[in-house]
Amino acid sequence: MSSVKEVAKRANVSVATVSRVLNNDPVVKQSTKEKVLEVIKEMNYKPNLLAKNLRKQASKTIVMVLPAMSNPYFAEIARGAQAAAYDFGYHIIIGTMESKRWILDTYVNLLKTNLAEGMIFVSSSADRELLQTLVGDYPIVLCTENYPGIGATCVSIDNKQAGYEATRELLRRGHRSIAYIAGNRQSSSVLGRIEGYKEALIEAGIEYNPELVAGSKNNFENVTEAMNGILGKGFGIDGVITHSDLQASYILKGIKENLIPLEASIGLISFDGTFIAEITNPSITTIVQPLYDLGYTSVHQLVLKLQNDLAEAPQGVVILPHELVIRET
Amino acid sequence: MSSVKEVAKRANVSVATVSRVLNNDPVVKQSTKEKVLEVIKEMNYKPNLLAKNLRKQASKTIVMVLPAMSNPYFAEIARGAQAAAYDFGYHIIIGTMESKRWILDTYVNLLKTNLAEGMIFVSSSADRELLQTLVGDYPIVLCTENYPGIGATCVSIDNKQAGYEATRELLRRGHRSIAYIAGNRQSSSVLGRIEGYKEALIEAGIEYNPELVAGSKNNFENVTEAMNGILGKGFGIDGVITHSDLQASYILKGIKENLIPLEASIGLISFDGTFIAEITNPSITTIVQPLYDLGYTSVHQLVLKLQNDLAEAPQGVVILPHELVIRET
DNA sequence: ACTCAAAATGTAATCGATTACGAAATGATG
DNA sequence: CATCATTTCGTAATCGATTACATTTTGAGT
Repeated sequence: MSSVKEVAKRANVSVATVSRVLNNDPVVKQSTKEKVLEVIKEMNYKPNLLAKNLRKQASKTIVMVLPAMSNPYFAEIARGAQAAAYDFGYHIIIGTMESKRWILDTYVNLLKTNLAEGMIFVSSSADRELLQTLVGDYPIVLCTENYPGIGATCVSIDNKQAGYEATRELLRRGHRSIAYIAGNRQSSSVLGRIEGYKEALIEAGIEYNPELVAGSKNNFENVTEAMNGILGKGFGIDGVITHSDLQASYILKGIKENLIPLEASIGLISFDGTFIAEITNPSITTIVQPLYDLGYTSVHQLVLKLQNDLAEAPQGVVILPHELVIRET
Repeated sequence: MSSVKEVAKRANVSVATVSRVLNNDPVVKQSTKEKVLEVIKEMNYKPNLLAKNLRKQASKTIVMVLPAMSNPYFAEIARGAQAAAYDFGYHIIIGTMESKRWILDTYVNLLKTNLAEGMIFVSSSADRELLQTLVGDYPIVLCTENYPGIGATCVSIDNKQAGYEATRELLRRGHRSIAYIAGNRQSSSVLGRIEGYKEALIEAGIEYNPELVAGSKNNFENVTEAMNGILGKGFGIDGVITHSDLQASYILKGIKENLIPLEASIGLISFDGTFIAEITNPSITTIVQPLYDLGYTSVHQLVLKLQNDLAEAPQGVVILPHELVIRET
């Protein structure tokens, strides 16, 4: 219930002075500043940010949209994002889509109703069309995807290179017929990795066979289905690359439960580098992405945009390093 | 930039009428309502919620604080919470503590500065003292913990019963010397489960030995240390119960890597029922908690409190059912 | 056509902070 | 002590919506 007005009265100053103290405006005399601060403490006064936000036309809030939280991959990105938001003095609302496209609108409305100042889309949470309509009006950052020229800052790893390295590793071990379980959507990360996969194969003198590539969601049934779809074509698969740790763990599970006719000793490399790859048996060789940093950097880039309210902010691409970590598969 | 004032001008009505249309107040004549709606669509007008929130003294926002997001356990609770927030028309800010006590204050400040209307603490994210100071001033819900008489609604499973059932299952299989890797803090859920463990032992004529119980965080090093601490006492452990799936997965990992001197065939039961228990090899027998529902119900309870602004809202305890799911361990 | 209650709309205050602008206090200087 | 530049502070407008209250319009009834 307490307000600047009451603080002002109790401190025998005007509301303006109280406000100045709150925003430590250097023009207020030291003695009155102390007096006001004392009253503030006495009354246990906290400014009403609803009022402040209205007057300043800024909520100091940003939004990050993730496809889902159940995948530790996204959880780790979210962790980095939260840390950055805190560091830069912003509130962050982290929302998940859970495969329901229309939920996106509720988050976009946070921008349109002035509750949020900027937005980060992680992975393929937003399609190109939506992005196009937003990019002109609001500061937008894409995390883990890279759509050049779309007018949003993109923060990701070099997916093509990563796909190349994963494939090279399997080739180095002598695998020749490598299946690729890709992501569910035709996002830039999915396509980029496949590009790298293709390049490594060709470089090794192996023909790229699209029949060995199948998209899949992050659930057991889907992965099993996709894998068996490829196996059913009879190309004698001896290696597998998956778009995520989770998919790889489901492949191992499928093998163990005799739902996927492969040996557990097959060459298997996944992307992400979450703890999942460490707790499976066998543990999984992965391309480790700097997930925390991806989240952190995305927020940082967004904050930069918000602060240079001019379109001065870098609209470009930020590429973070990845790393191939060899484990048991 | 558009505001009610501009809409009013374009529609030849007053701001009051526009506002009434926005809140579909039935007193406005159908024809003017349509006219206003048309102008709104034309101008692509969206109300500024910063202004609305200030005037209404309500942000329609709640906060949920989790210890961390990296554990799928919490991610699933968060998922349920988000769904409920959406269903009941609230915004939700989900924050994690990441073991840093002081971060809590930033979330509590959302309440104190009117940015949020109520708060949910999951697991042991808030200590009793903090809760005491908040419960009088704000609507609070505790999720997965149960502190009777604290003035907050508590939503959880029956931890004592669950601990009892887990222990009974191992006893049924003939295990007699059962170690208990508990949670890190002395929270009600941790203590409740140990109560059940104790009760089942006594019922089976086995003396409760506190030396077989050790707390541990959710990381590999800590779990290994705790487990080996117990094993070092030479009680011939033949069964283990852990507070979380993650801990259990780390025990399996420790065994596999020969860091924990136990057989993989040991009796092992954990709590939670996340997908982790399904992707390990062997898969883990767990007490499955209704995580999504715990999150959903917590938000629902909070919303009830917010709507009955009287202290009419049920201050009690909501107990959700758990289930023992037998897998390979 | 007149009355008057009901229906529809408008005027202006309000939420609680920030801030442009102007006024007052201060104090150094001649 | 008068002057005037600096400091310091206060008044009132403002952000954009909601809403109490006042006012006008409408239309049924006579």
